[in-house]
Order: sequence, then C-alpha cells, then structure tokens
Amino acid sequence: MNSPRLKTVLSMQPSPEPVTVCGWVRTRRESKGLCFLEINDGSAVESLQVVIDLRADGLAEETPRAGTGASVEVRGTLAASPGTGQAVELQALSLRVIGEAPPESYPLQKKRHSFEFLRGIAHLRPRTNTFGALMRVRNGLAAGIHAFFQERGFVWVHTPIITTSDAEGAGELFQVTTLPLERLPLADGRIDYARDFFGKRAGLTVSGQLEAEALALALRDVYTFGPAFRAENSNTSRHLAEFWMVEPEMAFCDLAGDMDVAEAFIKFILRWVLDRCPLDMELFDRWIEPGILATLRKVVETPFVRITYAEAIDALGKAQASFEYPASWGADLQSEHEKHLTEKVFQGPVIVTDYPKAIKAFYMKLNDDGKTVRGMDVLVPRLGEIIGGSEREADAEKLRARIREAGLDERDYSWYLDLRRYGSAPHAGFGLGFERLVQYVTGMANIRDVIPFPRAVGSAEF
RNA sequence: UCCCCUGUAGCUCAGCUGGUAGAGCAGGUGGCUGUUAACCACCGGGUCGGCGGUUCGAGUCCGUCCGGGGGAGCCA
Repeated sequence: MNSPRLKTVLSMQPSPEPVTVCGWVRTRRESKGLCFLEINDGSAVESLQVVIDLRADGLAEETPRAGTGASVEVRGTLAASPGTGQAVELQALSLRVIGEAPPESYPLQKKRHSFEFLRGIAHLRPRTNTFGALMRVRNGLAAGIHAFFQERGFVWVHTPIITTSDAEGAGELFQVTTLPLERLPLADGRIDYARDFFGKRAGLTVSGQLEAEALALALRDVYTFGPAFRAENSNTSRHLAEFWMVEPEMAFCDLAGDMDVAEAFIKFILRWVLDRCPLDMELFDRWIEPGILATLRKVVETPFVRITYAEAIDALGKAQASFEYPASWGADLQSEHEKHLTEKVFQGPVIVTDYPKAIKAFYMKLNDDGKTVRGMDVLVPRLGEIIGGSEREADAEKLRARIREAGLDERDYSWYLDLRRYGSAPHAGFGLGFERLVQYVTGMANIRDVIPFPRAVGSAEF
C-alpha cells in the first residue's frame, strides 16, 4: 500500500490508467444509481470527488459503509469532471472501506462546528478543513523560520528544557522534582533540595535566552526554536502553559541591528507562507479573518514604524480615544494602548523601544539616561506584542547592579556574569512566540486552536 | 487572580413576565442518473450541567459547585 497523496492526484491530468488513492470521507451525496464521495487525506485543502456507479459490480455493497469519517481506498480512473467545483474527479472501479466511522457516534459532521466543540475532540479536529490548513500553515511557518536563519548563517542551538536558572524572575516555573511529594525531606524546616534529583531546585525552561547568549558569545549568530513552559495562572486567548518559542541571539549586534533582523524576519516568513501555502491561506481569508491576505501582503511591503516608548506615550496622550487606563510615563503599555497604536495611529506593525527600566527585565542594556533600557517590542494589530527583544547589558558591573535591583541572587547568575567578565561583547536578540505568529498569520482568535494539543491552566487533555 | 457572559437533542440555537420542550442541521428509512451547504417525504432522539432552595408548579427565580467563552492583569 503506497498510494500517491491526494495533492499529487489532484494535479494530475485525466488518464485511462487507473490510480489508487486513500483518504477519509468528508461527505457523501447519493442519487439513484450514483454516489459522490468527497475524500481528503490532509495533504491539501481540496478534496477529491469520487464518482461511484452503484450499478457496477461490488460497488453498491461497499458504498454504504463509506460514510463521513470512514477511511477508504479507491481504485479508479481520473477524468475531467463535468460538474463545476472540481477540474478532475475519480471514476471508481473499486472501493474498499478500510476503517468505518459509525455515523451515529462519529462526532464530526459534514457541517461547520464551533471551535469550542472541536477543542473537546482535539484528537479528531485535525481532520477538519480548518485544522488541516492550520497544521500545514504552522508547518510552513516553522520551515520558513529555519530557512530565514539558515540562509543567514545562524546556528540552531538546543538549549536545555530542564533548567535551574530563570530568565524572567521566580514564580512562574513548573517545578521538576523526583522528591516524594507526600513526605518531603526537610532541612531546618525547609525542603531539602540537596536531596532532589539535580541536587537543587529545578524547573522547566521559560526561555532559552540566557543559554543562547552563552552560545552567541562563542558562535556569533544563533537561534533556538523549541518549547517553553510557564505556570502562570493566565486564562486568555493569547496564553498557553506550553508553547514554542523562537529566540535568535547575535553577538556584535546592537538594538538597531536587532530591530532590522526582527523586521526582516517577520517579512521573510510572511512572504514564505504566502508563497507556499496559498490555498490554505485562502481558507483563512475566506472563513476566519476576511482581509487577512491583503493585510499580510501589505505588511511584507511596508517598513515597520519605529518609535520610542516616550514617543508612544506622547502619541497616546494626544489620542482622542478615551482609555480605561491613561498612558503615562513609567507605566507599561496596556492592551488598549497597543491596539490604538497598531490599529488606529499606524495601522500596521510598530516597534517600540527604550522602555523605562523598571518595567523591563534585568538583562536589558541600560541607556545613558540611566532611566530607560535598550528593549524593543514588535506590536501588531489584533494581538499586540508578538516579539520582545533587547540589546543585552554587556557590562559586568552594571549587570550585577541590575540583578541586585531586581531582587535576584547574584550567585544564581555567576555563569551569566562570566559572559561579561571574559571577552564581553555587545549582543542582542529577541523572542517570538510561535503560536502568536500562527495566530497572527491565520487570524485564529484563540491560541488554543493553533497548536494540536493545547496545554493551559486547568486543561491538559489528550 | 479579577470582571462580564454562558451551559436546553449528536451539533448550532430558540423557549417573553414560572404552567411541564421546539427549530435547523446531523442520523435512520424511502424517493430521485451528475451531486457539490444536493433535494423531497417520513421516523427516532432530551434526568433542560450537578446539588440544594422558593413555589401548588422551575428550563425559567435564588444559592452553591462544576464546565465553556469573552475581557483585564502578566507576558510570548
């Protein structure tokens, strides 16, 4: 059994030479003596129409078992279709139902389902048009990400999943332990992590950035593309407990260079997926987010607006819009502010730089004003922040001061400080939430619908 | 974690101010030589999320728990 994919068959010319195809039945339409099966194998959005003459030998008996959801093998000849809606169709010579899908219990019907319902059957939803297209676009974006960095000579590095450092501060880590939870070993009344598997407290990584910095300061340009985990109790359409993150890190690079790469990166992968998944993208443009294709094409061609945080606050202050929270220097930009900047003022991606140091991470390079840091966020319409990045603090003493200010223990960061003690160099990087990118590109409203099996607070089914 | 909305047939939903449950689609059967949201006819299908309360009477009102969604915060 080694039949061609339906995508291949759909592009073939009509021929009297029989072909064998396999797939799952999407719909079945019956008339007297004639049956139309729509079959799909996930290799393309389009399905193949199979025409069955119910008066032919053997076909009438097998056809009733080929209901919606059943897997079938059809041998037939490809012919030009007299009907509208498809160029070619398969005239069945033989039909074999491989696996039945009892119609009274098969959850997927030949009609549209709500995403809420499909979330409850995450193991079957990839068989729908939307999720098929989604997985193919997701794959296209992942391939485009690797292509972008590989073409530019970046080295893909694999940073640890289990870690004992925490780039963002404490409290959001999933703890990893082999200690018996029902009787924890104590030392002076506190949990004795010395007796844990790693001899100290460990968790799942929230970011590979710190380790990526170590590799960039040896290999120059590197990137990570792997899973990250956050145990935050946030229940929104933009957060997952387990998600994939892309984090380039570049030595001998400043904030301006960082922004250049970020902008080129977004444009490259958008162009990549528009070129390679046109039919899948049409589905999203038609059913999920009308206008998304035009928007993405425009983003590819238009320079991203670059403003400082101070300028953003200024623009927001002048806005006619009434905000729930007024924009004032020192406070982080609210969702409503990000939306206003990207959707109303600039109508496209905006890069905001030079945030107050108090609202950004300790590793960002301090500006000469002593108040702001060399951080940048790429904001996009509808989603807000899609990329967060910065030039890193390369001065050991300034970094040590920032660690102390942040209330962190310097001893936990000794290896990180070493990177500045020995052959320090300016370096910069950014992080992109992969699922947020998929959301941005497809227009899908909920992040739980852009990953096959979502993990979020209170929910880790399948 | 906070605020708001929501839970009725397999799915999507209707059910006004309390009087004992309905539509469309899906499914089954039959009809129709080319359908593509197929069409036409008939049929089956519900502890109205759980528990408790008010009431002669609760899908409807109240309390509580559970599930789902949207927004906020935090962030990617």
